[in-house]
Amino acid sequence: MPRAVREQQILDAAVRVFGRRGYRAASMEEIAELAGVSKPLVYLYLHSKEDLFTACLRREAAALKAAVRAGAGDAEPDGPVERGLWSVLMAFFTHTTGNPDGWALLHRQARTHGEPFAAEVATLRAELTDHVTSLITRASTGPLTPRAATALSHALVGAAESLADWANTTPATTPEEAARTLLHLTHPALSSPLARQR
Amino acid sequence: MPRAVREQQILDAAVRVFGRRGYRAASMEEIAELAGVSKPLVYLYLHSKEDLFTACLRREAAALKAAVRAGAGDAEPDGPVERGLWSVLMAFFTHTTGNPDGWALLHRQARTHGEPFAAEVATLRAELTDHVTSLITRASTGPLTPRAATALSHALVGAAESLADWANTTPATTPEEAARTLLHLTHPALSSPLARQR
Amino acid sequence: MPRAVREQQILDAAVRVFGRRGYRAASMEEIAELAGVSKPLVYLYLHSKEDLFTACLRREAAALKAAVRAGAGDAEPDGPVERGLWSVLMAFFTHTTGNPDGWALLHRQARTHGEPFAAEVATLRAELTDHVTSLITRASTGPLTPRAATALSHALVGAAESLADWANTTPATTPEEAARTLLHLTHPALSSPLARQR
Amino acid sequence: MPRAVREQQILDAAVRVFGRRGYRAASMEEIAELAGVSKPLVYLYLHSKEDLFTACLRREAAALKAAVRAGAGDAEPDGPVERGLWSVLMAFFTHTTGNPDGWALLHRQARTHGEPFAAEVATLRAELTDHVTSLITRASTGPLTPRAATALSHALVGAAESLADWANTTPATTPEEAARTLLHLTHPALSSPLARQR
DNA sequence: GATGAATGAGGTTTCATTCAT
DNA sequence: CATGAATGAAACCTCATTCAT
Repeated sequence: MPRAVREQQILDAAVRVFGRRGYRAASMEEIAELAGVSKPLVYLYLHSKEDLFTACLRREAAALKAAVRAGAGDAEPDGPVERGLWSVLMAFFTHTTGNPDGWALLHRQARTHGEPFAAEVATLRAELTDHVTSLITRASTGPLTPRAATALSHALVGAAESLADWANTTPATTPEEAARTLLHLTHPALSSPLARQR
Repeated sequence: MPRAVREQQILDAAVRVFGRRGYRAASMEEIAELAGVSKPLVYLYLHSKEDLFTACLRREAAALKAAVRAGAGDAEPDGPVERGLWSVLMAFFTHTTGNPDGWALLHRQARTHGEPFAAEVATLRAELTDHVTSLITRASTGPLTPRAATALSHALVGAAESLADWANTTPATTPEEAARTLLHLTHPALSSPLARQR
Repeated sequence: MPRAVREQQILDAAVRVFGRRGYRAASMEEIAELAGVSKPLVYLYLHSKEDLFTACLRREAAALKAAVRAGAGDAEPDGPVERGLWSVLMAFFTHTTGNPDGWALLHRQARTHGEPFAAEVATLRAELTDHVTSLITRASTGPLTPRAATALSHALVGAAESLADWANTTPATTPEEAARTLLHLTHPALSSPLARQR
Repeated sequence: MPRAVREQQILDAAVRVFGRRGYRAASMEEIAELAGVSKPLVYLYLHSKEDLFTACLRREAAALKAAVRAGAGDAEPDGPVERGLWSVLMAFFTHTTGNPDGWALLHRQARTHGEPFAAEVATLRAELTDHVTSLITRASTGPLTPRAATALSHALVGAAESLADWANTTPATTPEEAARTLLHLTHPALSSPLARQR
């Protein structure tokens, strides 16, 4: 079996085990077993536990970004802001719902376990909040100080993350519902008199 | 030195170490050292690593709940809903800001490390979201289905958590700013036409 | 059992195993077993394989130096040079013969295995050759360039090392015989016309 | 490329790696890489790590012996003993200086690593000391008991080894200097009254 | 009540070695 | 003839946990 395929199998297993157990509690043994290969092979291809975790992180971050970008591309660029927002949110929740282990890895594990990884995922989150900051600045009907926009985007990203978790742990929850809820929260805030005041 | 005092010293140390390192990476050795006692004493008083972690969780959860309850009590019960919300948010952010290790323990560590603890903290979170659900149901100017209220409260709790993290890691951020941001997000959503539709 | 005693037991075992197997081939398991303790205890007291090896080296080097110094002290300081030399050689060979594993460690293993240790033992050997250099410079009846003295002392130290090995591996060989042989080699060289030429 | 050539390439690499790292620390991987061939080929030609090491040993021992023999052959057989000794020493030091890895392999590595190899190199050393024993017995101006001759030859071989190491690690040292030093040591000892006594 | 001494179990990592192609 | 793919075995090291004092 060619190397590239085996590598993906190993990464699949690693994302799952890391996502569920956490970095420290995950054992290379379990990952290898789940991947159906021997431990030395994991080391041959991915060098160390740290490298393996980083590789998982990068793959999942790239996948999430690609999914969101694809979602953004689906909406026509000149349409109303709300439609664009909707597409992005749907893409996000669809991806996190369909890939719960990857999402747990990015959202929960990577931020929890010390420095080698926090930076990796902080970049992703910064990209996200920056993007949201610029979105809401454009969408706001009233003036919004940069600081307030930053704070607001942190709140919104947190809300999205929480909804993603909720959708992943509550039965019969659809990406649509999560997206609708977040839109419900976002839209009026941006056009409210309160927003205009600041 | 009486036992109760020693126990609190140990819990203080444990909250700090668990909060920074995570459950697995934290060592009983380090906790005992930081608490200034010997390892066997830790075991005598708190039985096992798992028990110790659970004890930390319970203490921090109780402290957070007490702080929020006290905040809610400060506002006169018959005043406007907004004032009550403001008091609660201020109490919440003031507590998390003043006790970052405890907050990290509850928000990040407890949820990342497998089953023994997730349940413990899920209870806390459920109490919180239930409380928020009833708050927003009462505050909403339009009808709100229970399901929508639940979803919304998950989003809001996530936003609060994210803001608490943001306040803890960004210099010159005050509890007021976090509370204001969240209120900014909450208030218009509850009185907007969108909310009324549902 | 007190810590200091256990430490010596472990060092005894380690000197023996390292001396016979070499650094890499020696296993902490075997050392612990021979010392009659568990592996973790070895690590608790001596921290790592490298540290353990270094501790062995230092102990054996100190013992050898002490033995030689004591031998040198036995001869009256104003007596003939030959008597002093004889005492030192006897002390040296008596020590190496009585402590073959320690000698193997210093002479063979430490110099063979890379940088962390080579320096440690190079110091010892440098002390030795320097000492010998000054000895033969004083003892020589004719002039001796410093360079020639250095070369000569390297040859003599090598001869001593080889004789120590020979005495350790050949039955019925006494320290006296080794010392006599080396003296036989040294003495005439220092007073010969050849030496005088240089 | 014919097998014999490939084999020599592998042995070259192995001598270098074994000589520098030691038997245990050397990895078949590194040897194969340095030789520019794949690992399975190394196994196909040389069967195992142990066999490979032994093959290196034998090749280097043969080379050293051949060099010394050639040196001995250069001197006219009926000339003075000193000239013969000089030729042999020059040949020895020239070879060890020109082939430091091979020398390290024979002198340091082979003797440090346990039984399979010690015997191999002990034979070489025995041949050497026997040769030296007969040389000095013939060269001695006085009577020399066989036992004393043996002891003396061990000392001389050790001196030679030490000088070879010294020449290999000290800059600006020539084979001539090493040979001269050893001769300086040997010659007077053989004709001194002390030697005559025994 | 408190601790110095000790260990069983398990984790990451490496390496010599072998097939199937 | 040559190699990419793969592994069994064993090494170093750590940690939660327990006695005897």
